[in-house]
Amino acid sequence: MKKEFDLKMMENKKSTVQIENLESFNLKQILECGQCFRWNKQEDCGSYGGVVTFFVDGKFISTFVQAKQEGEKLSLLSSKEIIKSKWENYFDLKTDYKTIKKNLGKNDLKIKEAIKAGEGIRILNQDKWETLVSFIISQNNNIPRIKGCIEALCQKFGEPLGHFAGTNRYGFPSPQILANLNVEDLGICKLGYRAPYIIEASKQILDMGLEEYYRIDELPEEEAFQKLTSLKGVGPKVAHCLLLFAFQKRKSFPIDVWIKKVMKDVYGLEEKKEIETFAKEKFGENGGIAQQYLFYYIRELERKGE
DNA sequence: TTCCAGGTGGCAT
DNA sequence: ATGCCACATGGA
Repeated sequence: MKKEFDLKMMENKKSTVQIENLESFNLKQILECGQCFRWNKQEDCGSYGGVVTFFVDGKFISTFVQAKQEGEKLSLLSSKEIIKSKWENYFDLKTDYKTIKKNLGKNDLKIKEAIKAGEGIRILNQDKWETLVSFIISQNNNIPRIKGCIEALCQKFGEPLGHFAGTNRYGFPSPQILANLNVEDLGICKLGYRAPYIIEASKQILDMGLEEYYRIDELPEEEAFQKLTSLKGVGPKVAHCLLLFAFQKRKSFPIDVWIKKVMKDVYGLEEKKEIETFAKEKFGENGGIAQQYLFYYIRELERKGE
């Protein structure tokens, strides 16, 4: 029958990847620690569905992917063919988190406590363009609403990928598309005052050249930071999130309201300057990873506490 | 009603 | 260089 044939075609288009011997890996913690916005827990419970963007040879590839962890095994079922090494890089599997955790906790009992709460966190290596727009949206905003805004943006302006796991899925809109919108076009996405920032930043990226933007991680960190903060809607906090989550600068220590809170509660530090100095001296090269443990820790505490 | 959320731009000192 | 403050939106 025709229907079966279509289904079969769909099956053929999917690709599966299995990754074994996971270490310091908790899918739930990784996807729910606030670093990414396009993953959601599936109805079947236990598995997660998301749309992931890869930038390959100057082009964007978006794939719907269903992920499930069983013990030390991760299964990935994606709508497009993505080779295993891409997923290994996305989930940062080449990094030795066990050693990093040991070193961070060496002379600090407090961070040890935070690490215990999120011991399976890994920093994803996310697409630089998608992360830029996502974190511009994140400013003075909360995570559920950020996710809603991004989803609306993709539904309205992203490439349709097909119907998977009960929902129509869409890729992340390209800089070309967003640069040519006006504020009214974006009204449906409820971005508020951030809408013009996104349009302006998109134009800046096109002016700079996508390839050059993607090469920012090759610059010395201070220069990279300057270049990112020159983009509209990107201040120090968003720039640090970009460096950490997309440009693989694990030293980068974003300071938001949650980090301010946890640094005050745990270490008694209130001023941003103090926090920065402390993070540099205490956590060093892996400040950003420590930051994620702290971020997750304080949010878990607040969630349970009330 | 007021406060808050992965802050920043613009303006006045 | 630093210190305010307005800025949409929706949930608590």
